[in-house]
Amino acid sequence: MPELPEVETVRQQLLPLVKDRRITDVTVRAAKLLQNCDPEIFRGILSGRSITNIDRRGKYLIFDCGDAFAIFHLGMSGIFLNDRSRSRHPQHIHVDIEFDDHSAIYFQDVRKFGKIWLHDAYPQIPGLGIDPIAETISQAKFAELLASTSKNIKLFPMDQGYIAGIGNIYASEMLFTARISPYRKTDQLSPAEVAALYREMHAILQSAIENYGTTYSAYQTVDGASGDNQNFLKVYQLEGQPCSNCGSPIIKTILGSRSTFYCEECQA
DNA sequence: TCTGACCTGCGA
DNA sequence: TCGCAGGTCAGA
Repeated sequence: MPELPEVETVRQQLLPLVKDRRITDVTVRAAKLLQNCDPEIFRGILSGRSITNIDRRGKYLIFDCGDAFAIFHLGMSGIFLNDRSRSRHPQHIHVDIEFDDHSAIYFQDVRKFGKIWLHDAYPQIPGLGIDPIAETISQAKFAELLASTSKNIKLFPMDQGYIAGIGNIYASEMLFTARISPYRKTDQLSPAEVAALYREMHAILQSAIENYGTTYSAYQTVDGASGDNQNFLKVYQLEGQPCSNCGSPIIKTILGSRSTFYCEECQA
């Protein structure tokens, strides 16, 4: 759900709303979201501070308050809204952050899989691989990562320890446009296939960011709108529909306990 | 390396 | 009423 393009869209939309605004109050109604402090400490540390920047690493958003850093992971259904009235599920708004100009942002998470941390220094998120948009990964390094393991290629980009930010939707999509079967193993790809996957990973993510992310169920942009990228998907959730390339029906299978969509004819 | 639990809305 | 959706992590 919120994968790299959705989280990056949220970051870009949220930043002008909060940058250099002073936080006057923070309310956390679901304490289980907080991983390393309780709601009162979270409120006490952030109140009075200003958000100077929002960074993103993989699917994590990092609110930079100078000498305090709030890290949000949106889980599967987390969204930020700039107006409570835009919420389809107001009972699931778990965090309010209010500012000195009387504006506010709201964190909603229906399934409560989101997580929040508070740090006093810029956080190094443990076990997080390379973010292909925020950082530069060379094709040689990408090939090296692929060769270093022998896992199923569908599961490789979803493993945040290798590539940070990709989830189930974009893993299926990039394998389709790179024409690689989801059943192939990482260390058995030809150099041409590695090059195609490297190219398509960047192209798919960049294009999804330009389309404000994919709204399939829960994801909404900060102003409550849907993303556009679901209109450009080639295989995800298109089981039985004709492949845009060859007309064969799109196949759905389960890999790593996750739905996987592909074209048997186009993906070898 | 793989599987299931967490969680809740939604559609069949 | 029940199964599915999926990001992450603990446990097998």
